[in-house]
Amino acid sequence: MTDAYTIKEAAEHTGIPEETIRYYERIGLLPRAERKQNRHRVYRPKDLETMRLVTCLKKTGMPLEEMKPFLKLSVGDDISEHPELHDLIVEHRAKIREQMDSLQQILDFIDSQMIGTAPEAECGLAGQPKRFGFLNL
Amino acid sequence: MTDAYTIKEAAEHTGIPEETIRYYERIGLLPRAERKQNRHRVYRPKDLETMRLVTCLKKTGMPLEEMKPFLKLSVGDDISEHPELHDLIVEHRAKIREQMDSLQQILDFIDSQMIGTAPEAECGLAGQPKRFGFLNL
DNA sequence: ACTTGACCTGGAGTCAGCTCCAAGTTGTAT
DNA sequence: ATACAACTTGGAGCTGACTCCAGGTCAAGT
Repeated sequence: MTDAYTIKEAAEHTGIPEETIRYYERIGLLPRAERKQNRHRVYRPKDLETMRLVTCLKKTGMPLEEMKPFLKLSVGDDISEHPELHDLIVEHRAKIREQMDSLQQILDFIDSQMIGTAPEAECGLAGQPKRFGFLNL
Repeated sequence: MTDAYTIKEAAEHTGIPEETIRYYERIGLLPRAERKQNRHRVYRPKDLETMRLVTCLKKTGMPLEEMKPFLKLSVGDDISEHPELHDLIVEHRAKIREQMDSLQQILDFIDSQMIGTAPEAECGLAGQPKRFGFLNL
């Protein structure tokens, strides 16, 4: 067979611990993995990609439950045939943008306090600019 | 007294629910609040700022425990007198930069799949570029 | 006097996301 | 034959961050 990985190898390649991979299968985030005669899990390259996608989405703060619809689409599926997913991803894209804005504001804030060069930052809070005095240098 | 807020008002101004404010006090994230004769909590503007700082740091993914050293410094303290905190914040700044990079890569990836204009993205994973086919448009 | 509403305390429950464990099976090395 | 390592299952336990009581206090309004 082409490229088969044990769970250990899958863990090494994806950085996701074995236990966690099994957990993901248990909660139905990942599909039930193929098994060998001895019931051991076998993973294919596309499975590793799916796992990497999980890692990827997790970085953006997406909860595991929300990932399920995306992961159910098999590799190669055309998203345009799934308008509801298209909407979901557009929605998630907006969240990521917001997150980045927050982070940028905080960076600006830190820099303005620590180096005194960045523009005014208010930590993304509405209302009059507030500075957290303890950071003054 | 100048500007005193009830817990309810504090909650309204900061967006943090009352229960959560009490919880933060319980776990020692926020200092024990001033009380009135009737034991009700009283909050001052500086307390609201501290709460806003919590919200702010939370947005960057900092766990509550890690915030404590920062919050213990009272408003107006000079961070240069606390080199260990300076280091912590520089460290956290680096984490935020990483987070932003991850998010940017994912945005690029989404956009490249959904609009077909953005540069190549690999979801920040080492190794050979992989694309998650289901997003093809 | 009594109700109402905002607050208090301490403790229990919840949820996500793991993480660990015990007991069992299988395949390989000595 | 026997030990060992790598896996399996199902279930329990854990951490972080809340969230929800139950039962009590207090001040103001009718």
